Amino acid sequence: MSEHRLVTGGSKRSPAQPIDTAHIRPGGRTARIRRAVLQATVDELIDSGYAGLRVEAVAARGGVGKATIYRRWGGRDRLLVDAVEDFAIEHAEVPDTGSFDGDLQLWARSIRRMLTGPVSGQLVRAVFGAGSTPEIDELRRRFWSSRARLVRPLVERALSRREIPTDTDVDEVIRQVGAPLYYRFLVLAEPVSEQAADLAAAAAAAATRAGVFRSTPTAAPSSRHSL
Amino acid sequence: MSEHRLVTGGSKRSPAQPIDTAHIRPGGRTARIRRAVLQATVDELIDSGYAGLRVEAVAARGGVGKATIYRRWGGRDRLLVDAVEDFAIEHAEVPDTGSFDGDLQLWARSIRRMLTGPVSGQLVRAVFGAGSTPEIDELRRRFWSSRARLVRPLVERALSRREIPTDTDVDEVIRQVGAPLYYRFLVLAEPVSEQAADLAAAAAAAATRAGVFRSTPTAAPSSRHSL
Amino acid sequence: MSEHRLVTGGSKRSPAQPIDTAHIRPGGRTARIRRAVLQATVDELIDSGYAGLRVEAVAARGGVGKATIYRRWGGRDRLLVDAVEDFAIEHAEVPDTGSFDGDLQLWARSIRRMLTGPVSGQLVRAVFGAGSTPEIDELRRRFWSSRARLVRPLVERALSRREIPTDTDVDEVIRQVGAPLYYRFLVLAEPVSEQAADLAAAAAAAATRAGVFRSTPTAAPSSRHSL
Amino acid sequence: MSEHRLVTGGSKRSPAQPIDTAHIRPGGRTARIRRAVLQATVDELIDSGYAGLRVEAVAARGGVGKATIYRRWGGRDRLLVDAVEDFAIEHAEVPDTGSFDGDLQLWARSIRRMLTGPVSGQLVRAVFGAGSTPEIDELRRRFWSSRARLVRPLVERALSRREIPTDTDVDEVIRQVGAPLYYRFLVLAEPVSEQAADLAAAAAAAATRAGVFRSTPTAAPSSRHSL
DNA sequence: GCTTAATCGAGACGGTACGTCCCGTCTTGAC
DNA sequence: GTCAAGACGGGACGTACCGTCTCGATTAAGC
Repeated sequence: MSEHRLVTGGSKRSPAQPIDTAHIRPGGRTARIRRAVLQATVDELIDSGYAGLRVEAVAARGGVGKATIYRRWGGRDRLLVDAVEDFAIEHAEVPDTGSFDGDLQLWARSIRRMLTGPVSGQLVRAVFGAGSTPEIDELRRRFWSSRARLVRPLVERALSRREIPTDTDVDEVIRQVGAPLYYRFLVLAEPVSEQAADLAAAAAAAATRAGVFRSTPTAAPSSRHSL
Repeated sequence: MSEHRLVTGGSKRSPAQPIDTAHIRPGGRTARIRRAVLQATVDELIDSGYAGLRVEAVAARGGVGKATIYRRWGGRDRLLVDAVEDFAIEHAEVPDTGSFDGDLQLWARSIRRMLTGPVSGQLVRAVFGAGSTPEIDELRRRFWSSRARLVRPLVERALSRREIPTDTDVDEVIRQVGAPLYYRFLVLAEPVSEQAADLAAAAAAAATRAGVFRSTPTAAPSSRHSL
Repeated sequence: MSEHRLVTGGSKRSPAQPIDTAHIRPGGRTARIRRAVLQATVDELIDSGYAGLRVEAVAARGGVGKATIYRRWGGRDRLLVDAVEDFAIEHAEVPDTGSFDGDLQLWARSIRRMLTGPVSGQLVRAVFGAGSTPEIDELRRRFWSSRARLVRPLVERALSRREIPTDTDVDEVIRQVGAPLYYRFLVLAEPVSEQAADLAAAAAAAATRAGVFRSTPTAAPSSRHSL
Repeated sequence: MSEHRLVTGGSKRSPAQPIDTAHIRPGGRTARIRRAVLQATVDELIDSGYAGLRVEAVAARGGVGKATIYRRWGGRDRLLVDAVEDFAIEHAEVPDTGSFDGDLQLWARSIRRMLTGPVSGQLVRAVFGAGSTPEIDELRRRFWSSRARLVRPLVERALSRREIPTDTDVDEVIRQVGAPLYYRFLVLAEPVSEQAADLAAAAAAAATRAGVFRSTPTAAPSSRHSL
């Protein structure tokens, strides 16, 4: 039977020093182990999915003792966090087609590629299906803001080209592109087609042009019609 | 929220008995146990959260044998989904304000209430954080389509009032309203404010009016600008 | 995995009226059900062994509701008791060769046949491996004394033929024949060969002739040598 | 019981570790856990009897995880057998009175003490009522042969003293002493009195002297009379 | 290069929850 | 009114992993 393990709060160890390895033992072993374990984590995610991810399996695949993982990461969640963050760092593509709509569309398609990719899809599910620890939530916010930072120039170019209202809330536009795609993936459990990506981009563009995301609170257009 | 009717889902429990409903004992016991267990599930979720939900605890709280739960639901995931489906059906409110924008806005706010409610928030997280079994995915789709069925009239009224393009894809509009809210809740791990709900409604309305969700494939307006 | 069920004390029903079926319901159904269930019990014992005997399987095999068995026998142990007693009634053969040694030998061989027979072996194991309820112990005594009653004439003939000491304790001789065979079967878990049977008979005969089983307490021959 | 030496088995635990003893941690933990669990098993047997013995209770009483018991013993039956073997070895007393009859009598009485003791009686019932797995049967044989090894010198001394026929089958004599006592205990469910023990010893001695257990097949005395 | 303490792999451990199995009771509808 | 069919509450089972711990064997820091 499937997943009967749950995300347990965390461990009793001191919080999260997996990052700075400098002042303890600068030897290359530390780094080598880190790489091996993170790679093993990703591989295991692909093979077994999030629900089937076992610390023991990661340890075995990484040629590492189980205790080492608990010593360095402190638990399954923190390991996942680190693996995903590590993975996501280099997998973002920011388009620049010259037009707002074109950029949004390409960006939406790149999100779609991430969700449908075998590796990254599992990773996404891992991160966003992992319950709601404060720690995990923090990771989620960090994950999003690091990606938002990448795309923001895309919207800012449109602003400077006067394609969209001057006081558009940049982040809100970005959110609007990803939302329907993640929604399809996580909530609807429907395949995320390229049409869906294009639609998401088009809807975001239309709403932006309509001024829905203007940050000045005065006269939000949608309010005209509301109660 | 001045004057408008709210259609509540009610407890007409017809969809989706988890087991073959044909040759089941018509006696009240079946139904009584079902109610007790689903209620116990919800109560346990509130007390212990998703990660702390134990089948045995649900059984005890429901005054039911553990085996009964496994016999009727087949596992934790299916139980959760059923509990949530049951819960959501009774808590769905479909607005009817007379205007498309107003209806969308109220609908968005009702979604927001569900996500931020202490009970229903846990429930939602439970369902959409439960991994990706084909079976669970099927239940997610059912969950969504049962809710979509409730809201569809809302969009159809707008169609008949000629507020939106005739060939608008109704389901796509519905999706567009929920997407940013679930996205905020599950992916961004940010609070889902009322402004966010209003924004989601406004964006969906704007995109709909712009014809983004017209089902006829000819000349999707957003494509004019794309690559 | 083997037998994780244990002999539980019994049930809360009134004690053991499975035997006399006369004054309750003389109708043929009662008797027919009794036969069917007892036969099913024996058959199940053969197929599944004592440890694998399930009331449910007996009920199914006997074409009877599980509740019927609990109503009439009150539990697994009492059912077994009844089945074995029923079975053992006709399966005893008392030899008469004319000589004490020959009679003992044949009797020992008949015991051996019972222990090695597929049906009766399982039954024996069922009865003597069933723990130590007062009820079961009572059955054991009854089982033994009913068989002892059958063989006693054998020894008495030897007495009247003056083959063995006049004051020989008849039951003790009988015990002495069966003991090594049951011992081999239950305790040593070794095959009970025909030689073993002959040996048991010979040893009992020798000890009897030596006067070991004389009931007069004076001058037990073996005590001459003891401390 | 005037003057004679008793050789007690001691706790030299060498025979029959349930798992491969070669590459085991030499640290005291293994042994400590083994002791704790076996002791807990015995204690639980005394408190709850064989039928009430729960693996979980043993684990709790031994301060040990349930899984540890399953890992090391593989199940309740094997645990029981090991506990009994362990117990019996330390409680075996091999007499040496100088005479064959006296030795047999003391040995029989020591068996009787084991069967009637509150602890050991439960243990014996546990082992010989545990069904008939090949594995359990193997352990029964081992149990017997380890005890037989202890007593064999007793018979051999009688041989060297020319008290009994030269070609006597030593093991058969040993069997003959225990058989009536176990028989009374397990099969007849009658109290095992001291007289019964003396009788068993006397019968075995008489049969041995009569040459019944001579291993040379020629002219077994009992066969003179047989068919 | 040699020592010495940190760190590692291996994996057994105490513990918790799992999902299964079967007991003996209870309910229901058919005969 | 009694039966078969079988769902039910209960509770032990044996398994699976968790995160901790102990053990020698390795390794790298500091001499």
